[in-house]
Amino acid sequence: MNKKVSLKDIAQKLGVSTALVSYVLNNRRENRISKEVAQKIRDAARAMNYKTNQIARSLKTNKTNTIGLLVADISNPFDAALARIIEDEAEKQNYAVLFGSSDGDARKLLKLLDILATRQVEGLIIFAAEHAEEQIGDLLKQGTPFVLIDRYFPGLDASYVALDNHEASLQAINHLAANGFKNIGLVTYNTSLFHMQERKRGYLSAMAQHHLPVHDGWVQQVTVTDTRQQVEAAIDEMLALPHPVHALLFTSNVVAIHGVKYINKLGLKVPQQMAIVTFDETEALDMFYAPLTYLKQPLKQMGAIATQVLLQKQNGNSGNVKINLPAELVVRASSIAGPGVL
Amino acid sequence: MNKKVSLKDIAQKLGVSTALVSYVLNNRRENRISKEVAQKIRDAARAMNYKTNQIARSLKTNKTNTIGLLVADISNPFDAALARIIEDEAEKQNYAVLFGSSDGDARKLLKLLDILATRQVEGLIIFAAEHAEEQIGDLLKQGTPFVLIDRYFPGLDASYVALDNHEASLQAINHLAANGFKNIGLVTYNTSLFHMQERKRGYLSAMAQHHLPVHDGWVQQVTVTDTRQQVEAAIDEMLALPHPVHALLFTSNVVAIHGVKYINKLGLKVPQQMAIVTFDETEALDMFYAPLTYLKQPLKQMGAIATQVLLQKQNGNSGNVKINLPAELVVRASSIAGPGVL
DNA sequence: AGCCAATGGTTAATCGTTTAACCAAAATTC
DNA sequence: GAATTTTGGTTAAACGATTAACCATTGGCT
Repeated sequence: MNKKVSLKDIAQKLGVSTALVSYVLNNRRENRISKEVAQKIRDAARAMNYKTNQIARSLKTNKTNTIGLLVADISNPFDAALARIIEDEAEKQNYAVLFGSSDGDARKLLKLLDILATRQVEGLIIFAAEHAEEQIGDLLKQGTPFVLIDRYFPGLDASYVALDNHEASLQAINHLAANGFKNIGLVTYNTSLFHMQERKRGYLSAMAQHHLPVHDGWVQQVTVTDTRQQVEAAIDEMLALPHPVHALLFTSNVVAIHGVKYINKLGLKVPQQMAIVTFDETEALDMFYAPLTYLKQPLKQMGAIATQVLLQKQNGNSGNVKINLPAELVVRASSIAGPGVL
Repeated sequence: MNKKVSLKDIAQKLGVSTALVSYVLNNRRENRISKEVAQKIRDAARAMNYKTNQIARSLKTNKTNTIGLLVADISNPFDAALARIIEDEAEKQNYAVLFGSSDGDARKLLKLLDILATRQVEGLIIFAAEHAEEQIGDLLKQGTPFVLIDRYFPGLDASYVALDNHEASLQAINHLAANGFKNIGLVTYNTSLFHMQERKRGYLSAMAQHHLPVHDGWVQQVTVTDTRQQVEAAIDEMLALPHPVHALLFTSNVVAIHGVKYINKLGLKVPQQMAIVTFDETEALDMFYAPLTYLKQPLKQMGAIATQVLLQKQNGNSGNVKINLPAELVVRASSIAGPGVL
């Protein structure tokens, strides 16, 4: 890279002080600088292709205009979509984004936090709070500004923007109930993560509200490591029950994909023999004959709000912001037939 | 964020000079520093939770250990996958990644280049060279180190890592020909972009090599803006020809998605009535009954090599590197039946 | 004892920008 | 016309880390 042009270079060429050049290029003290000199400086800066050295400026002003984005894996479409939204939102406020993928690994997350701290990012957006309650707690103690997205910990007094998971399950069950389904099962992960618990809680309270029973075996929990097999076993079990299930709520797209593939393999017609609603979008099932009804995360809103909240924190605006946004129920073919056909 | 701890803070607490602290924490001049003092410094640094201020270090050393990644849209799965690979590769060499999405817009790209230059990134990886030959030419003049991925310009003497597009088309046609297909059409974009031209050129020379005719109407070009309609029209036309087509090569996944959906709508059996090979993976068609045979970009290799090439450039290792990697033909159901069934 | 080298540090300049404080000359006020 | 204000700048310190150059002791050797 060719030697960069500095303020000093411009100042020397024009025979003025660097201070003056700085003032002009930053539009400061405009009333104290003659129009002609100011113009000369601007012209020279352009001619010499001057670019602010943000590093030097940051050192002096203690502002890097950079935020850090931590995701589980940027190659995951959800994470990437969020990254894009945050990028755009940050750019509006003249911020750049440094990102890192933690792979849901606490050690990696710690390392990333270190790298970002070292580079003096002014705040963090964290979409990777999987098993990192401790690390996040440390951030809180250190006073690092950050906003969690999607996942959060009820025990930590931190800012977050997330889905109203409880309400989302209600929406799903309301919809199924309204379409006449009564035997509704749930397939979820056997995790203690708060948002998954909320989804289950929402299912249970919705069923109660509709005075629908939840028979033994209607709530199935699968592991992350052996999802496919366990989803298949879960479905087998739910079909073999004395009160077999006619509709299913899946709490994640991964679960849904395995579920639908298996239901398809069993030759069950969707939605006539099995109605389906799932959390999250699933592009992988785009060509499925009965497009899935799903609970859409307002990712765009979440990203935008999180970025705005974070950038406001810098401006002294402290106090934690906790937001639970409603999901959007996107109704498609997988859940609209009534049970009459059964 | 709480006040950060600086070298000076450690030095003062211990009653030594900042220089000494710096030497110790960077493991410099180890033979000239007593074990005890070194240990004291290290302990204090840990106890005080000292973190290098990379900004200050960068200013002094003129190394930011940061590279820029320019993609068309980070929310695009391809771009995101690449981002992840580059992130990992950069991290190995202790580099961080600043990214930006240009949306294939030259103006945006220019702005991003500016933002990144301002932040003193040491080099760029560009996966967004869509309509930006001019901007890229400028980079070259300025001496900014960069590596292009996937797209490049034959007229520009710049480093790149790309697919051997010509050869990839050969692979596809060879495969189809070996399976007995003769009436093979091509659906591509009507763009002058080099890689697309190469794909077309590859198709044509492969057909010639196999002594297969390419009848009028067998090469169809569609626009980016109206892809779907034009793909459908193209397929209609190719089926209505006096020499109708029995196999298709799509030059991008977007084209393939529209194509397959339409072929499916027409009720044509794949591959019995229409064999298909496409460039790029297409997760959206994962549930299609005849999984598509596709030409897989060695994205992982491309990203890793590009990053390595770029980081070597910093070490004075100049000279442009131009690499065309072979595609991997992933054979699946959409192209393996012979034409006997026709 | 006298000289030199090794040991274990310190000093101070520097990177490029920002910004409070200062200053000289010109213009205004009474 | 002396005092004050305004105008249009300049000076210099600072941000935090790095690093070449320097310095004071101590120890070894003849």
